[in-house]
Amino acid sequence: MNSDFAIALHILGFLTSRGGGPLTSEEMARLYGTNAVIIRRVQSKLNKAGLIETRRGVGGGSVLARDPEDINLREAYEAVSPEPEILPRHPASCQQVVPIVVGQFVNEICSDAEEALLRQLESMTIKAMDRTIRSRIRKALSAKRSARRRKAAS
Amino acid sequence: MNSDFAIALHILGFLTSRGGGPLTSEEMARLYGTNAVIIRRVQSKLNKAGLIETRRGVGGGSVLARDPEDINLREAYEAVSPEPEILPRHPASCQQVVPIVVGQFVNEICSDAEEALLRQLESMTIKAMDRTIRSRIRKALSAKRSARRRKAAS
DNA sequence: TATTTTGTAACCAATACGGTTACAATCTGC
DNA sequence: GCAGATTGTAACCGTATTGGTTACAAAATA
Repeated sequence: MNSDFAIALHILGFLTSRGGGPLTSEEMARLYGTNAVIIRRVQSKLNKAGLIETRRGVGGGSVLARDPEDINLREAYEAVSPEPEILPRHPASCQQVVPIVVGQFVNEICSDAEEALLRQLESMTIKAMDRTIRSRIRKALSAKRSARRRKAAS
Repeated sequence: MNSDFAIALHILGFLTSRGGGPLTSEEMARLYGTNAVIIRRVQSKLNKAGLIETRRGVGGGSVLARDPEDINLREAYEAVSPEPEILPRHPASCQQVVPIVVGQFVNEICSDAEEALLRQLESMTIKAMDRTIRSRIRKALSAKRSARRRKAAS
């Protein structure tokens, strides 16, 4: 799995947290810690899939196209990877009967796994993800503060 | 997913069909249609995992270490990929809190999918796979014969 | 028109993979 | 012990994929 799915979740999460105003690719790139073009490539896919709305020019950027309660992780996944990700690579020269049949067999196992993943993703909304992430960030930050206090006390 | 899992299933399937006598990497490479070293790399992993027994020298090669009824696909999978295959690649420089937390979130989704795949694989034995593959090969060959007959008649 | 922002092409470095050659280690049989 | 067969593994090559960067056209605003 490439990192596009993770970036897509970041973008949708940023826009959910922002809750209204648009964010530019530059701003999200700073939040994520990468180049703006990396963000834009995924931004463009999410836009084409209808999950976000994007405008160019001054005051432009992206906003969520729908309520985050009405977007699930499967839609984000399929927006950035139209073809299955869980697939075996097949060697070039398999023209005999046995390898072809076994290859199809392995393909089916992978397709089943991909479908199970999609079902799992479908059951979680962006809003729910945002709640989970926020909660964990609070914990991570308070743990950091504790560590700083311990360090200052010593 | 790299092709090692598919090759592992080929090796175990070949040995099941053979049903006793050992097969060398050269023979299996011919059956699979690739170089013998490719086979040997996987052969070695299956040997270390205790799924096959391998001997060098004249009359050497590999045989199944157990009854194919007592080997399941999960064991084959874990023999060739000790670490999870379904994992997102993370960008190099993510030292901020949000990307780290979201990254862990995506990791957990992938771990869940990997575990689901393992459970699925665990439920099928090499013997059952062999039956499925044999049945499909028979179908494929009879379809081929029919095509040849149709071609000869025209 | 000038500025901002997206969209996308072109390219680079790093990584992973399948494949090949080569060779040491190990086993059998004479 | 010697010769031949077989595995085990390192080294290397070409290709494909990936994340990243630069560059620039297209589009939108003021």
